[in-house]
Amino acid sequence: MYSIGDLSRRTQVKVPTIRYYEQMGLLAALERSEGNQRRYGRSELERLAFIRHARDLGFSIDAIRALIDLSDHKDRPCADADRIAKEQLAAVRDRIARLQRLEQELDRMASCCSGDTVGDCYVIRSLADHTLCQHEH
Amino acid sequence: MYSIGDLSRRTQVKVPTIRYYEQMGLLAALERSEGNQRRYGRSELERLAFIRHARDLGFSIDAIRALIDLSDHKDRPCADADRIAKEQLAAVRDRIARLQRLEQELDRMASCCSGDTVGDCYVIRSLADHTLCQHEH
DNA sequence: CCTAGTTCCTCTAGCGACTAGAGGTTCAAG
DNA sequence: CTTGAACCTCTAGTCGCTAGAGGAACTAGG
Repeated sequence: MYSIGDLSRRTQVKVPTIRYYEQMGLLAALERSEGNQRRYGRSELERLAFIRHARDLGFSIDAIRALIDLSDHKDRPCADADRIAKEQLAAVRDRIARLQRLEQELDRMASCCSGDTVGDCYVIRSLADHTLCQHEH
Repeated sequence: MYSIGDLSRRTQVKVPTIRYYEQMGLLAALERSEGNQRRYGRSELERLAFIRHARDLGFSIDAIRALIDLSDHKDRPCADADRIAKEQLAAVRDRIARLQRLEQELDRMASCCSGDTVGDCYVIRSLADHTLCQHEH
């Protein structure tokens, strides 16, 4: 039996966050102590590790709820889990592509600045004037 | 003189967002019509374009406030603007690096799944078991 | 000049995924 | 048995918007 603090230490998930996940329906303490404190077993620990891992990979709470639901039904086809993972992969790739365009723009901005004062600072000028950009964003 | 709707159309910033920027102290309408509606001039239009552009590049409202403050003082050294841009560039690069690690992980996850049911689905298994990962995240 | 329809006003509340704090209770070690 | 850490619930705040209510003011056509 683990307390909420034990779970927190073992998974690196903060205590209020664990309670938040409970509220969101991802993880419930099956038992309470006599004094109403949450008590968790092995399977809750594992589930929290699963949640933590999925959050680290950028899955939303909703997506995680769906994945948990799937993992509770070991006999179902795993096409749904595949789809969720692929959607997440596509979203991540999209974010990377957009960030890389920003990176170029910012890099140019920060490195081209040769002025001494704000009046001829390239950073300020390029923010004011979109036509100095090389891409749309 | 532009109405808030004119500004919105010209900058592609939604009307409530313009009001939000006003609340945040980024952009104020200097005048109002007799019926209390916001009226903007050229310089507000330009400033909103500046804000929009900076937001597109991922600058926070706070950073933009600082940049606007700088651009209002054309005689000051532009080292501060440089610093803000470089910080933003570093943050973007960091996010890209982390997303790329996630991408690899998700890709492996989604492509390695050869099982038919959730019970042996690689997606579910690798979420449950961190040791299947190749990186820390 | 009147009316209809659009745009505008302020104010409040909601989103996602937490985080922080108040005010009080329970647990575990010494 | 006492002390101090950990726990409880509840509310409110974070960021950058977005949505909606309820009402006032514009603008174009008749």
